[in-house]
Amino acid sequence: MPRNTANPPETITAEGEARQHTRDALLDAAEVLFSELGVDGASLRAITARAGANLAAVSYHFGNKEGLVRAVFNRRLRPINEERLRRLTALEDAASPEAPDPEGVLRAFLEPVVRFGQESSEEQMRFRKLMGRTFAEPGEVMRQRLRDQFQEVGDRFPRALARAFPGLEPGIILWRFHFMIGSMVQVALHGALIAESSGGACDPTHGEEVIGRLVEFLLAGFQAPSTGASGGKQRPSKGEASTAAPAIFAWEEGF
Amino acid sequence: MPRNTANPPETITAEGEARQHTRDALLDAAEVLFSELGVDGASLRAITARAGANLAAVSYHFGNKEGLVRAVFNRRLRPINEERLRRLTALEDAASPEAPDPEGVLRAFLEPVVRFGQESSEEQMRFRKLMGRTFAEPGEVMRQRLRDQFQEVGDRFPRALARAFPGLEPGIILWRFHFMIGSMVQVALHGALIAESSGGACDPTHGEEVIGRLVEFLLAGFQAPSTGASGGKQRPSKGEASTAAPAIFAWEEGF
DNA sequence: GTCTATATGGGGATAGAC
DNA sequence: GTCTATCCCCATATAGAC
Repeated sequence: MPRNTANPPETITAEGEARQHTRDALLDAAEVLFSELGVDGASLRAITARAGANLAAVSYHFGNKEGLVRAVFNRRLRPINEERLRRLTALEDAASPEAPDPEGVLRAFLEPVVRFGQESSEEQMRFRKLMGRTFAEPGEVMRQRLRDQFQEVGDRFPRALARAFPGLEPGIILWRFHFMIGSMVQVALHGALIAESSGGACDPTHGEEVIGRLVEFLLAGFQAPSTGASGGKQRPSKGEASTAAPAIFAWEEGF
Repeated sequence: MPRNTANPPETITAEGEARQHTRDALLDAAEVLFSELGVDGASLRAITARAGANLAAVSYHFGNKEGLVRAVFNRRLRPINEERLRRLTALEDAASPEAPDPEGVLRAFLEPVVRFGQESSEEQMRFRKLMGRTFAEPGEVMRQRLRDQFQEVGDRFPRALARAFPGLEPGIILWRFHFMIGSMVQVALHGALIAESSGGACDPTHGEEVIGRLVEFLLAGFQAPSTGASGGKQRPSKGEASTAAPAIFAWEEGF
């Protein structure tokens, strides 16, 4: 298994208080540069320079660049997806045995991303951009990140949506689930652009506004009836359950 | 102005019939590799190798890599956006002085991209991925492409949407316009993923299905009423026209 | 743990022969 | 127009001193 050659203990230097080490400085610097330049665009030299660390520190702490990428994304995505699932579970438990609240499911998916962290809105924007990049980038590394971090979310949310919006086939649910992701990512990646082109009317730095606009739009979209036939081949109609979506979200490979 | 050092005439070699030259082979190869690896990820060496051309040919025909990128995108985006505007104009003329048909406006925006080309569906998918990348990538080159090719589309469509969906503030229109782009891009970039994770129920290679699913979802979203206040600062309410959106889509810089 | 120094490779660009 | 050969820069990664 990919284990680092060494495992540095958390020694305390004489400089700061809680800042445990170079390791965190590297993660922070990498996050900023990844969000601004992309993973490929951010060189280890630029990252270590910004972190005030040495080039070789990356090798020591993360093995190689891919290890650093992995660490940067995991640090953020894990708590986000954990909160998503926690909120979804709470919703389902509260409504059981009825279907969970539709708007609640959407918010459980969107809010942990959009309202990430209580820090500056600049930091929120930056993280959303990083998040968007996870979906937008094509590389093998990114696909791996998605597979690792999204398997449970990508499985349980479509299922919950299928229960919250009965009458929609699983295929339709899946289309719309991806439309939702797309809208979210677009705001994350191009939020500043939206703000600018609106002449100040739209404020993507304001988490509540983003959420509100997204939810009112997406909720209506999900509630739309689906015209059955669309030219394509008919689904083989396997199984009998209309509430359980089968084998949704493999994330395997493909593309 | 950025003009190439030489301007090669369209000589006819003895080999093929219509294939005018290396130039087209380079464009084709670049398009494939850009869509698969990203602009940064596709090296000139890989592109020229695939095109069966020499490395120096890029320099001769396009000046440098950025010139090649510019040419690849312009070749596709120009006709697409021209068709969008042609269809929008036809819609507006037909309805005048009434507002244009809402669904028609959405289709005028979406169909020229999704149903691009009558060639193989594989080619369609590839192009959609390239298209999606245009929005997803952050680089300076991409932003320039957007600015060049989208100024008119990004200006006229939000205006038309504002007329087609009266009662929505321009700011709301702009949010939703970007949500629409996001959904479209998501399908373009991750179409194969959607197909796979649906177990065959969704078929993103089928243009009509993509269009149908998008339109039924987005139309409902646009029709949703907007809850006025959302915490954010109030818009200064400049001008008087509710049908004309002001200064929409600058594409200037920012990000 | 952190640094310097370096190995190794790949990238874009171009000069100049044909 | 096309090719070969090459320049030069920048990337990742690692060895080995401190």
